[in-house]
Amino acid sequence: MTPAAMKKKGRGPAAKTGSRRVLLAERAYAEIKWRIIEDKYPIGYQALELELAQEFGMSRTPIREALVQLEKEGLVEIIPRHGMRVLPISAQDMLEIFQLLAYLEAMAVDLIMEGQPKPEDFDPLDEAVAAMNAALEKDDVAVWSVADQAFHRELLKLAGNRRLEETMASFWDQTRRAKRIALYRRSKPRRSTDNHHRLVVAMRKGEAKKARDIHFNQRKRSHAELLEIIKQFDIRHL
Amino acid sequence: MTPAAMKKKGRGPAAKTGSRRVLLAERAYAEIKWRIIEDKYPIGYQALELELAQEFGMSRTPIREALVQLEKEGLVEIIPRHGMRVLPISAQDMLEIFQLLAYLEAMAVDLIMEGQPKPEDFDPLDEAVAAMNAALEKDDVAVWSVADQAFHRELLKLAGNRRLEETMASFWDQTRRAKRIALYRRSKPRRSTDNHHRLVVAMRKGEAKKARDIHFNQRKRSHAELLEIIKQFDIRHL
DNA sequence: CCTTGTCATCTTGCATGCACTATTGTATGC
DNA sequence: GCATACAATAGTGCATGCAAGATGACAAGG
Repeated sequence: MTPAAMKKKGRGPAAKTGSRRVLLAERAYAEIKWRIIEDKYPIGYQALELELAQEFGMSRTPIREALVQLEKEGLVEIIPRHGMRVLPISAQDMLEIFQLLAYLEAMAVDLIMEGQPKPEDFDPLDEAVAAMNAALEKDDVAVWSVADQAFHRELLKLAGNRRLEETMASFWDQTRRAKRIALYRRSKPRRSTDNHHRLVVAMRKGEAKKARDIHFNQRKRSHAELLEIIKQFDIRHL
Repeated sequence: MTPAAMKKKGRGPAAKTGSRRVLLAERAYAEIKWRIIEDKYPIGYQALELELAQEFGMSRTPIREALVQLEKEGLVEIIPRHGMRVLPISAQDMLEIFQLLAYLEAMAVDLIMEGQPKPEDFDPLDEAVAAMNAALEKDDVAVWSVADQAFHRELLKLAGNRRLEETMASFWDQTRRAKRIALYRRSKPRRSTDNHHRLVVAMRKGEAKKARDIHFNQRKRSHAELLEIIKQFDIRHL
Protein backbone atom coordinates (compact mmCIF):
# COMPACT_ATOMS: atom_id res chain seq x y z
CA MET A 1 0.00 0.00 0.00
CA THR A 2 1.37 3.36 -0.94
CA PRO A 3 1.57 5.96 1.80
CA ALA A 4 -0.99 8.00 -0.10
CA ALA A 5 -3.41 5.12 -0.06
CA MET A 6 -3.28 5.13 3.72
CA LYS A 7 -5.58 8.09 3.64
CA LYS A 8 -8.35 5.71 4.37
CA LYS A 9 -7.31 4.94 7.85
CA GLY A 10 -9.69 6.18 10.41
CA ARG A 11 -12.68 7.43 8.55
CA GLY A 12 -15.49 8.73 10.67
CA PRO A 13 -17.45 6.42 12.87
CA ALA A 14 -19.07 3.73 10.83
CA ALA A 15 -22.71 4.19 10.10
CA LYS A 16 -24.67 2.18 12.58
CA THR A 17 -26.22 -0.62 10.63
CA GLY A 18 -29.07 -0.94 13.01
CA SER A 19 -31.34 -3.02 10.82
CA ARG A 20 -30.38 -3.00 7.21
CA ARG A 21 -33.09 -4.23 4.94
CA VAL A 22 -32.83 -7.88 4.15
CA LEU A 23 -30.54 -8.42 1.23
CA LEU A 24 -31.70 -10.72 -1.51
CA ALA A 25 -28.49 -12.65 -1.16
CA GLU A 26 -29.21 -13.29 2.49
CA ARG A 27 -32.73 -14.39 1.76
CA ALA A 28 -31.47 -16.76 -0.88
CA TYR A 29 -28.87 -18.14 1.50
CA ALA A 30 -31.33 -18.69 4.30
CA GLU A 31 -33.99 -20.16 2.08
CA ILE A 32 -31.73 -22.58 0.25
CA LYS A 33 -30.16 -23.70 3.49
CA TRP A 34 -33.57 -24.23 4.99
CA ARG A 35 -34.67 -26.30 2.06
CA ILE A 36 -31.60 -28.46 2.28
CA ILE A 37 -32.00 -29.06 5.98
CA GLU A 38 -35.70 -29.76 5.61
CA ASP A 39 -34.97 -32.15 2.80
CA LYS A 40 -36.86 -30.07 0.25
CA TYR A 41 -33.65 -30.19 -1.69
CA PRO A 42 -32.61 -33.75 -0.91
CA ILE A 43 -29.13 -35.11 -1.05
CA GLY A 44 -27.87 -35.19 -4.60
CA TYR A 45 -30.27 -32.53 -5.79
CA GLN A 46 -28.78 -30.40 -8.49
CA ALA A 47 -29.85 -27.02 -9.75
CA LEU A 48 -28.36 -24.40 -12.00
CA GLU A 49 -27.91 -20.84 -10.95
CA LEU A 50 -30.51 -19.66 -13.42
CA GLU A 51 -33.07 -22.15 -12.20
CA LEU A 52 -32.66 -21.06 -8.62
CA ALA A 53 -32.75 -17.45 -9.67
CA GLN A 54 -36.07 -17.94 -11.41
CA GLU A 55 -37.44 -19.98 -8.55
CA PHE A 56 -36.66 -17.19 -6.11
CA GLY A 57 -37.58 -14.40 -8.47
CA MET A 58 -34.20 -12.76 -8.48
CA SER A 59 -31.18 -12.63 -10.72
CA ARG A 60 -28.20 -14.93 -10.66
CA THR A 61 -26.00 -12.53 -8.74
CA PRO A 62 -27.45 -12.94 -5.24
CA ILE A 63 -27.88 -16.65 -5.88
CA ARG A 64 -24.19 -16.99 -6.63
CA GLU A 65 -23.32 -15.20 -3.44
CA ALA A 66 -25.52 -17.55 -1.46
CA LEU A 67 -24.10 -20.64 -3.10
CA VAL A 68 -20.55 -19.64 -2.36
CA GLN A 69 -21.49 -19.32 1.30
CA LEU A 70 -23.22 -22.65 1.36
CA GLU A 71 -20.29 -24.32 -0.30
CA LYS A 72 -17.98 -23.02 2.38
CA GLU A 73 -20.28 -24.43 5.01
CA GLY A 74 -20.09 -27.79 3.36
CA LEU A 75 -23.74 -28.12 2.46
CA VAL A 76 -23.42 -27.95 -1.28
CA GLU A 77 -20.81 -28.40 -3.91
CA ILE A 78 -20.50 -26.12 -6.90
CA ILE A 79 -19.67 -28.09 -9.99
CA PRO A 80 -18.49 -25.73 -12.71
CA ARG A 81 -20.98 -26.59 -15.43
CA HIS A 82 -23.60 -28.46 -13.52
CA GLY A 83 -24.67 -25.96 -10.97
CA MET A 84 -24.82 -26.70 -7.29
CA ARG A 85 -25.33 -30.12 -5.84
CA VAL A 86 -26.56 -30.90 -2.36
CA LEU A 87 -23.78 -32.87 -0.78
CA PRO A 88 -24.32 -36.30 0.70
CA ILE A 89 -23.53 -36.89 4.34
CA SER A 90 -21.11 -39.72 4.58
CA ALA A 91 -20.62 -41.58 7.82
CA GLN A 92 -17.08 -40.22 7.77
CA ASP A 93 -18.37 -36.66 7.59
CA MET A 94 -20.69 -37.26 10.47
CA LEU A 95 -17.95 -38.85 12.51
CA GLU A 96 -15.82 -35.75 12.05
CA ILE A 97 -18.63 -33.43 12.94
CA PHE A 98 -19.70 -35.44 15.96
CA GLN A 99 -16.14 -35.52 17.26
CA LEU A 100 -15.99 -31.78 16.98
CA LEU A 101 -19.34 -31.23 18.60
CA ALA A 102 -18.48 -33.45 21.53
CA TYR A 103 -15.27 -31.58 22.26
CA LEU A 104 -16.72 -28.16 21.66
CA GLU A 105 -19.58 -28.80 24.01
CA ALA A 106 -17.29 -30.19 26.65
CA MET A 107 -15.36 -26.98 26.20
CA ALA A 108 -18.54 -25.02 26.72
CA VAL A 109 -19.19 -26.83 29.98
CA ASP A 110 -15.66 -26.07 31.12
CA LEU A 111 -16.01 -22.43 30.27
CA ILE A 112 -19.30 -22.17 32.07
CA MET A 113 -17.80 -23.66 35.19
CA GLU A 114 -14.76 -21.43 35.00
CA GLY A 115 -17.01 -18.41 35.01
CA GLN A 116 -19.08 -17.69 38.07
CA PRO A 117 -22.44 -18.95 36.95
CA LYS A 118 -25.37 -17.75 38.96
CA PRO A 119 -27.99 -20.37 39.84
CA GLU A 120 -30.63 -18.69 37.71
CA ASP A 121 -28.36 -18.93 34.68
CA PHE A 122 -29.25 -22.58 34.54
CA ASP A 123 -32.98 -22.02 34.52
CA PRO A 124 -33.33 -22.08 30.73
CA LEU A 125 -31.54 -25.41 30.73
CA ASP A 126 -33.99 -26.83 33.25
CA GLU A 127 -36.82 -25.60 31.12
CA ALA A 128 -35.38 -27.31 28.09
CA VAL A 129 -34.99 -30.55 30.01
CA ALA A 130 -38.58 -30.25 31.20
CA ALA A 131 -39.68 -29.82 27.60
CA MET A 132 -37.67 -32.85 26.62
CA ASN A 133 -39.32 -34.91 29.34
CA ALA A 134 -42.75 -33.70 28.36
CA ALA A 135 -42.07 -34.67 24.77
CA LEU A 136 -40.89 -38.07 25.89
CA GLU A 137 -44.15 -38.67 27.75
CA LYS A 138 -46.05 -37.98 24.59
CA ASP A 139 -43.65 -39.94 22.46
CA ASP A 140 -43.19 -36.90 20.29
CA VAL A 141 -39.65 -37.18 18.98
CA ALA A 142 -40.00 -34.11 16.79
CA VAL A 143 -40.79 -31.90 19.77
CA TRP A 144 -38.09 -33.65 21.77
CA SER A 145 -35.62 -32.78 19.06
CA VAL A 146 -36.56 -29.11 19.17
CA ALA A 147 -36.15 -29.04 22.94
CA ASP A 148 -32.84 -30.81 22.63
CA GLN A 149 -31.65 -28.17 20.22
CA ALA A 150 -32.82 -25.43 22.57
CA PHE A 151 -30.86 -27.03 25.40
CA HIS A 152 -27.65 -27.01 23.47
CA ARG A 153 -28.19 -23.51 22.21
CA GLU A 154 -28.64 -22.27 25.76
CA LEU A 155 -25.63 -24.19 26.94
CA LEU A 156 -23.48 -22.56 24.32
CA LYS A 157 -24.83 -19.15 25.13
CA LEU A 158 -23.84 -19.59 28.75
CA ALA A 159 -20.27 -20.35 27.76
CA GLY A 160 -19.96 -16.76 26.60
CA ASN A 161 -17.71 -17.38 23.66
CA ARG A 162 -19.34 -16.07 20.55
CA ARG A 163 -17.06 -17.77 18.10
CA LEU A 164 -17.58 -21.07 19.84
CA GLU A 165 -21.30 -20.48 19.53
CA GLU A 166 -21.12 -19.75 15.83
CA THR A 167 -18.77 -22.58 15.04
CA MET A 168 -20.96 -25.05 16.83
CA ALA A 169 -24.10 -23.68 15.22
CA SER A 170 -22.67 -24.30 11.80
CA PHE A 171 -21.75 -27.89 12.56
CA TRP A 172 -25.00 -28.48 14.37
CA ASP A 173 -26.93 -27.43 11.29
CA GLN A 174 -25.10 -30.03 9.33
CA THR A 175 -26.21 -32.75 11.68
CA ARG A 176 -29.84 -31.86 11.33
CA ARG A 177 -30.34 -33.68 8.07
CA ALA A 178 -28.78 -36.79 9.54
CA LYS A 179 -30.86 -36.49 12.67
CA ARG A 180 -33.97 -36.14 10.60
CA ILE A 181 -33.21 -39.47 9.03
CA ALA A 182 -32.43 -41.09 12.35
CA LEU A 183 -35.26 -39.52 14.26
CA TYR A 184 -37.73 -42.33 13.95
CA ARG A 185 -35.17 -45.06 13.86
CA ARG A 186 -33.35 -44.47 17.08
CA SER A 187 -34.37 -45.69 20.46
CA LYS A 188 -36.33 -43.46 22.76
CA PRO A 189 -33.90 -40.83 24.07
CA ARG A 190 -34.70 -41.56 27.70
CA ARG A 191 -31.14 -41.92 28.84
CA SER A 192 -30.06 -38.90 26.85
CA THR A 193 -32.67 -36.73 28.51
CA ASP A 194 -31.69 -37.97 31.93
CA ASN A 195 -28.09 -37.17 31.27
CA HIS A 196 -28.96 -33.67 30.22
CA HIS A 197 -30.66 -33.36 33.57
CA ARG A 198 -27.69 -34.81 35.42
CA LEU A 199 -25.44 -32.32 33.66
CA VAL A 200 -27.45 -29.37 34.90
CA VAL A 201 -27.53 -30.77 38.42
CA ALA A 202 -23.76 -31.25 38.43
CA MET A 203 -23.22 -27.75 37.13
CA ARG A 204 -25.48 -26.26 39.74
CA LYS A 205 -23.50 -28.06 42.40
CA GLY A 206 -20.32 -26.70 40.90
CA GLU A 207 -18.98 -30.14 40.14
CA ALA A 208 -17.00 -29.06 37.15
CA LYS A 209 -15.18 -32.22 36.27
CA LYS A 210 -18.17 -34.44 36.79
CA ALA A 211 -20.33 -32.17 34.66
CA ARG A 212 -17.83 -32.19 31.89
CA ASP A 213 -17.43 -35.95 31.95
CA ILE A 214 -21.15 -36.62 32.06
CA HIS A 215 -21.69 -34.50 29.04
CA PHE A 216 -18.72 -35.65 27.06
CA ASN A 217 -19.59 -39.30 27.55
CA GLN A 218 -23.24 -38.69 26.88
CA ARG A 219 -22.37 -36.98 23.61
CA LYS A 220 -20.05 -39.75 22.60
CA ARG A 221 -22.63 -42.41 23.26
CA SER A 222 -25.36 -40.51 21.53
CA HIS A 223 -23.20 -39.82 18.54
CA ALA A 224 -22.11 -43.43 18.29
CA GLU A 225 -25.72 -44.51 18.17
CA LEU A 226 -26.55 -42.00 15.48
CA LEU A 227 -23.51 -43.02 13.52
CA GLU A 228 -24.64 -46.62 13.47
CA ILE A 229 -27.97 -45.63 12.03
CA ILE A 230 -26.35 -43.43 9.46
CA LYS A 231 -23.91 -46.11 8.43
CA GLN A 232 -26.77 -48.45 7.65
CA PHE A 233 -28.54 -45.75 5.76
CA ASP A 234 -25.33 -44.77 4.07
CA ILE A 235 -25.00 -48.00 2.19
CA ARG A 236 -28.14 -47.69 0.19
CA HIS A 237 -28.71 -44.00 0.05
CA LEU A 238 -26.10 -41.34 0.60
CA MET B 1 -40.05 -28.63 -4.74
CA THR B 2 -42.52 -29.85 -7.29
CA PRO B 3 -42.24 -33.46 -8.36
CA ALA B 4 -41.31 -32.27 -11.82
CA ALA B 5 -38.43 -30.30 -10.43
CA MET B 6 -37.03 -33.46 -8.97
CA LYS B 7 -35.81 -34.33 -12.40
CA LYS B 8 -32.49 -33.04 -11.32
CA LYS B 9 -31.78 -35.77 -8.90
CA GLY B 10 -28.99 -37.95 -9.99
CA ARG B 11 -27.50 -36.32 -13.03
CA GLY B 12 -24.55 -38.07 -14.50
CA PRO B 13 -21.32 -38.29 -12.58
CA ALA B 14 -20.05 -34.83 -11.82
CA ALA B 15 -17.23 -33.59 -13.93
CA LYS B 16 -14.03 -34.14 -12.10
CA THR B 17 -12.79 -30.73 -11.10
CA GLY B 18 -9.20 -31.81 -11.07
CA SER B 19 -7.61 -28.37 -11.12
CA ARG B 20 -9.89 -25.64 -12.22
CA ARG B 21 -8.14 -22.48 -13.30
CA VAL B 22 -7.77 -19.96 -10.58
CA LEU B 23 -10.85 -17.85 -10.28
CA LEU B 24 -10.41 -14.13 -9.98
CA ALA B 25 -12.59 -14.18 -6.90
CA GLU B 26 -10.27 -16.68 -5.26
CA ARG B 27 -7.25 -14.65 -6.13
CA ALA B 28 -8.85 -11.56 -4.69
CA TYR B 29 -9.77 -13.45 -1.54
CA ALA B 30 -6.31 -14.84 -1.03
CA GLU B 31 -4.56 -11.59 -1.83
CA ILE B 32 -6.70 -9.41 0.40
CA LYS B 33 -6.42 -11.88 3.23
CA TRP B 34 -2.69 -11.98 2.81
CA ARG B 35 -2.44 -8.22 2.91
CA ILE B 36 -4.49 -8.05 6.05
CA ILE B 37 -2.42 -10.68 7.82
CA GLU B 38 0.81 -9.08 6.68
CA ASP B 39 -0.42 -5.73 7.86
CA LYS B 40 -0.38 -4.23 4.39
CA TYR B 41 -3.97 -3.40 5.08
CA PRO B 42 -3.66 -2.47 8.72
CA ILE B 43 -6.41 -2.52 11.26
CA GLY B 44 -9.01 0.10 10.48
CA TYR B 45 -8.07 0.31 6.84
CA GLN B 46 -11.02 1.04 4.67
CA ALA B 47 -11.44 0.58 0.96
CA LEU B 48 -14.32 0.73 -1.47
CA GLU B 49 -15.17 -2.11 -3.78
CA LEU B 50 -14.22 -0.03 -6.79
CA GLU B 51 -10.84 0.88 -5.35
CA LEU B 52 -9.98 -2.72 -4.68
CA ALA B 53 -11.25 -3.69 -8.10
CA GLN B 54 -8.94 -1.20 -9.77
CA GLU B 55 -6.05 -2.14 -7.55
CA PHE B 56 -6.40 -5.78 -8.56
CA GLY B 57 -7.28 -5.06 -12.16
CA MET B 58 -10.64 -6.75 -12.08
CA SER B 59 -14.25 -5.72 -11.78
CA ARG B 60 -16.27 -5.33 -8.63
CA THR B 61 -17.97 -8.69 -8.93
CA PRO B 62 -15.12 -10.97 -7.85
CA ILE B 63 -14.10 -8.43 -5.23
CA ARG B 64 -17.54 -8.55 -3.69
CA GLU B 65 -17.40 -12.30 -3.54
CA ALA B 66 -14.07 -12.18 -1.77
CA LEU B 67 -15.24 -9.58 0.72
CA VAL B 68 -18.27 -11.59 1.69
CA GLN B 69 -15.98 -14.51 2.44
CA LEU B 70 -13.63 -12.40 4.48
CA GLU B 71 -16.47 -10.92 6.43
CA LYS B 72 -17.67 -14.37 7.38
CA GLU B 73 -14.20 -15.22 8.58
CA GLY B 74 -14.25 -12.18 10.78
CA LEU B 75 -11.36 -10.35 9.18
CA VAL B 76 -13.28 -7.45 7.71
CA GLU B 77 -16.56 -5.72 8.14
CA ILE B 78 -18.66 -4.53 5.24
CA ILE B 79 -20.22 -1.17 5.95
CA PRO B 80 -22.92 -0.49 3.40
CA ARG B 81 -21.70 2.80 2.00
CA HIS B 82 -18.16 2.89 3.23
CA GLY B 83 -16.72 -0.25 1.75
CA MET B 84 -14.88 -2.83 3.74
CA ARG B 85 -12.98 -2.12 6.91
CA VAL B 86 -10.25 -4.26 8.38
CA LEU B 87 -11.51 -5.24 11.80
CA PRO B 88 -9.54 -4.58 14.95
CA ILE B 89 -8.53 -7.45 17.16
CA SER B 90 -9.76 -6.82 20.62
CA ALA B 91 -8.34 -8.64 23.59
CA GLN B 92 -11.78 -10.21 23.98
CA ASP B 93 -11.62 -11.54 20.43
CA MET B 94 -8.22 -13.01 21.04
CA LEU B 95 -9.33 -14.58 24.27
CA GLU B 96 -12.17 -16.31 22.48
CA ILE B 97 -9.93 -17.53 19.71
CA PHE B 98 -7.21 -18.71 22.06
CA GLN B 99 -9.72 -20.63 24.11
CA LEU B 100 -10.91 -22.36 21.01
CA LEU B 101 -7.45 -23.11 19.76
CA ALA B 102 -6.40 -24.62 23.07
CA TYR B 103 -9.35 -26.98 23.16
CA LEU B 104 -9.20 -27.86 19.51
CA GLU B 105 -5.55 -28.75 19.73
CA ALA B 106 -6.07 -30.79 22.85
CA MET B 107 -8.75 -32.55 20.85
CA ALA B 108 -6.26 -33.17 18.09
CA VAL B 109 -3.86 -34.76 20.55
CA ASP B 110 -6.63 -36.98 21.86
CA LEU B 111 -7.61 -38.06 18.39
CA ILE B 112 -4.04 -38.84 17.47
CA MET B 113 -3.63 -41.03 20.52
CA GLU B 114 -6.93 -42.77 19.90
CA GLY B 115 -5.72 -43.76 16.46
CA GLN B 116 -2.80 -46.14 16.13
CA PRO B 117 -0.05 -43.72 15.32
CA LYS B 118 3.06 -45.24 13.84
CA PRO B 119 6.37 -43.98 15.24
CA GLU B 120 7.33 -42.39 11.92
CA ASP B 121 4.13 -40.36 11.93
CA PHE B 122 5.76 -38.15 14.51
CA ASP B 123 8.85 -37.47 12.47
CA PRO B 124 7.56 -34.25 10.94
CA LEU B 125 6.86 -32.99 14.42
CA ASP B 126 10.40 -33.72 15.51
CA GLU B 127 11.66 -31.88 12.49
CA ALA B 128 9.56 -28.88 13.36
CA VAL B 129 10.85 -28.92 16.91
CA ALA B 130 14.38 -29.13 15.60
CA ALA B 131 13.71 -26.12 13.42
CA MET B 132 12.32 -24.25 16.37
CA ASN B 133 15.42 -25.03 18.40
CA ALA B 134 17.70 -23.97 15.59
CA ALA B 135 15.81 -20.70 15.31
CA LEU B 136 16.12 -20.18 19.04
CA GLU B 137 19.88 -20.59 18.84
CA LYS B 138 20.03 -17.86 16.26
CA ASP B 139 17.54 -15.70 18.09
CA ASP B 140 15.45 -15.59 14.95
CA VAL B 141 11.88 -15.27 16.17
CA ALA B 142 10.47 -14.97 12.67
CA VAL B 143 11.90 -18.33 11.67
CA TRP B 144 10.82 -19.76 15.00
CA SER B 145 7.30 -18.60 14.29
CA VAL B 146 7.25 -20.34 10.93
CA ALA B 147 8.48 -23.57 12.49
CA ASP B 148 5.89 -23.25 15.22
CA GLN B 149 3.18 -22.92 12.64
CA ALA B 150 4.51 -25.95 10.80
CA PHE B 151 4.40 -27.96 14.02
CA HIS B 152 0.78 -27.18 14.62
CA ARG B 153 -0.18 -27.80 11.04
CA GLU B 154 1.42 -31.24 11.18
CA LEU B 155 -0.22 -32.00 14.50
CA LEU B 156 -3.62 -31.21 13.06
CA LYS B 157 -2.96 -33.28 9.99
CA LEU B 158 -2.17 -36.28 12.16
CA ALA B 159 -5.49 -36.00 13.92
CA GLY B 160 -7.17 -36.96 10.66
CA ASN B 161 -10.23 -34.78 11.02
CA ARG B 162 -10.46 -32.50 8.06
CA ARG B 163 -13.05 -30.18 9.50
CA LEU B 164 -11.03 -29.80 12.65
CA GLU B 165 -8.08 -28.90 10.48
CA GLU B 166 -10.00 -26.28 8.54
CA THR B 167 -11.65 -24.77 11.55
CA MET B 168 -8.36 -24.42 13.33
CA ALA B 169 -6.67 -23.01 10.26
CA SER B 170 -9.21 -20.25 10.06
CA PHE B 171 -8.77 -19.27 13.70
CA TRP B 172 -5.04 -19.63 13.49
CA ASP B 173 -4.93 -17.17 10.63
CA GLN B 174 -6.69 -14.67 12.79
CA THR B 175 -4.05 -14.93 15.45
CA ARG B 176 -1.27 -14.17 13.05
CA ARG B 177 -1.79 -10.42 13.09
CA ALA B 178 -1.70 -10.44 16.85
CA LYS B 179 1.36 -12.65 16.91
CA ARG B 180 3.10 -10.35 14.51
CA ILE B 181 2.64 -7.55 16.99
CA ALA B 182 3.77 -9.65 19.90
CA LEU B 183 6.64 -11.30 18.13
CA TYR B 184 9.39 -8.98 19.29
CA ARG B 185 7.81 -8.18 22.58
CA ARG B 186 7.43 -11.59 24.09
CA SER B 187 10.04 -13.48 25.95
CA LYS B 188 12.19 -15.99 24.18
CA PRO B 189 9.97 -19.03 23.55
CA ARG B 190 12.37 -21.44 25.19
CA ARG B 191 9.87 -23.11 27.44
CA SER B 192 7.31 -23.28 24.66
CA THR B 193 9.75 -25.09 22.40
CA ASP B 194 10.66 -27.53 25.14
CA ASN B 195 7.05 -28.31 25.76
CA HIS B 196 6.49 -29.01 22.12
CA HIS B 197 9.31 -31.50 22.41
CA ARG B 198 7.88 -33.04 25.54
CA LEU B 199 4.55 -33.43 23.80
CA VAL B 200 6.08 -35.44 21.00
CA VAL B 201 7.99 -37.61 23.44
CA ALA B 202 4.84 -38.32 25.43
CA MET B 203 2.93 -39.16 22.30
CA ARG B 204 5.63 -41.52 21.11
CA LYS B 205 5.50 -43.29 24.44
CA GLY B 206 1.76 -43.56 24.12
CA GLU B 207 1.13 -41.50 27.22
CA ALA B 208 -2.14 -40.10 26.04
CA LYS B 209 -3.28 -38.23 29.07
CA LYS B 210 0.10 -36.77 29.82
CA ALA B 211 0.47 -35.62 26.23
CA ARG B 212 -2.85 -33.96 26.26
CA ASP B 213 -2.22 -32.18 29.53
CA ILE B 214 1.21 -31.00 28.54
CA HIS B 215 -0.13 -29.47 25.43
CA PHE B 216 -3.25 -27.98 26.88
CA ASN B 217 -1.39 -26.29 29.68
CA GLN B 218 1.34 -25.13 27.38
CA ARG B 219 -1.23 -23.55 25.10
CA LYS B 220 -2.98 -21.90 27.97
CA ARG B 221 0.21 -20.43 29.32
CA SER B 222 1.38 -19.29 25.94
CA HIS B 223 -1.94 -17.71 25.15
CA ALA B 224 -2.08 -15.96 28.48
CA GLU B 225 1.27 -14.39 27.79
CA LEU B 226 0.22 -13.25 24.35
CA LEU B 227 -3.00 -11.88 25.73
CA GLU B 228 -1.12 -9.73 28.19
CA ILE B 229 0.91 -8.20 25.42
CA ILE B 230 -2.15 -7.62 23.32
CA LYS B 231 -4.02 -6.03 26.17
CA GLN B 232 -1.29 -3.47 26.59
CA PHE B 233 -1.24 -2.83 22.90
CA ASP B 234 -4.98 -2.77 22.81
CA ILE B 235 -5.27 0.34 24.86
CA ARG B 236 -3.49 2.60 22.49
CA HIS B 237 -4.02 0.95 19.19
CA LEU B 238 -6.64 -1.62 18.34
C1' DC C 1 -21.58 -51.72 -33.77
C1' DC C 2 -18.16 -49.04 -31.72
C1' DT C 3 -14.88 -45.16 -31.94
C1' DT C 4 -13.45 -40.66 -32.91
C1' DG C 5 -13.81 -35.88 -34.60
C1' DT C 6 -16.56 -31.76 -35.18
C1' DC C 7 -20.07 -28.57 -34.06
C1' DA C 8 -23.86 -26.41 -31.65
C1' DT C 9 -25.40 -25.48 -27.20
C1' DC C 10 -25.36 -24.24 -22.59
C1' DT C 11 -23.49 -22.51 -18.31
C1' DT C 12 -20.61 -20.01 -16.10
C1' DG C 13 -17.37 -16.17 -14.46
C1' DC C 14 -16.79 -11.73 -14.92
C1' DA C 15 -17.85 -6.95 -16.65
C1' DT C 16 -20.98 -3.41 -16.97
C1' DG C 17 -25.32 -0.90 -16.41
C1' DC C 18 -28.86 1.02 -13.52
C1' DA C 19 -31.75 2.54 -9.88
C1' DC C 20 -32.08 3.34 -5.02
C1' DT C 21 -30.59 5.64 -1.03
C1' DA C 22 -27.40 7.23 2.53
C1' DT C 23 -24.35 10.87 2.98
C1' DT C 24 -22.21 15.23 2.33
C1' DG C 25 -22.08 19.88 0.96
C1' DT C 26 -24.66 24.15 0.29
C1' DA C 27 -27.96 27.47 1.03
C1' DT C 28 -31.50 29.54 3.62
C1' DG C 29 -33.81 30.99 7.75
C1' DC C 30 -33.57 32.04 12.48
C1' DG D 1 -23.18 31.78 13.97
C1' DC D 2 -25.99 27.72 14.21
C1' DA D 3 -29.56 24.64 12.69
C1' DT D 4 -32.41 22.85 9.33
C1' DA D 5 -33.91 21.85 4.44
C1' DC D 6 -32.61 20.67 0.18
C1' DA D 7 -29.75 19.26 -3.66
C1' DA D 8 -25.82 16.84 -5.42
C1' DT D 9 -22.92 13.01 -5.10
C1' DA D 10 -21.38 8.66 -4.57
C1' DG D 11 -21.57 3.71 -3.49
C1' DT D 12 -23.94 -0.17 -3.29
C1' DG D 13 -27.01 -4.20 -4.51
C1' DC D 14 -28.80 -6.27 -8.09
C1' DA D 15 -29.79 -7.11 -13.14
C1' DT D 16 -28.08 -7.96 -17.42
C1' DG D 17 -24.63 -8.56 -21.12
C1' DC D 18 -20.92 -11.16 -23.07
C1' DA D 19 -17.17 -14.13 -24.23
C1' DA D 20 -14.75 -18.51 -23.07
C1' DG D 21 -14.87 -23.14 -22.78
C1' DA D 22 -16.89 -27.53 -21.40
C1' DT D 23 -20.40 -30.85 -22.76
C1' DG D 24 -23.13 -33.73 -25.41
C1' DA D 25 -25.02 -34.86 -29.98
C1' DC D 26 -24.30 -36.42 -34.25
C1' DA D 27 -21.86 -37.86 -38.21
C1' DA D 28 -18.19 -40.15 -40.41
C1' DG D 29 -14.96 -43.74 -40.41
C1' DG D 30 -13.13 -48.15 -38.82
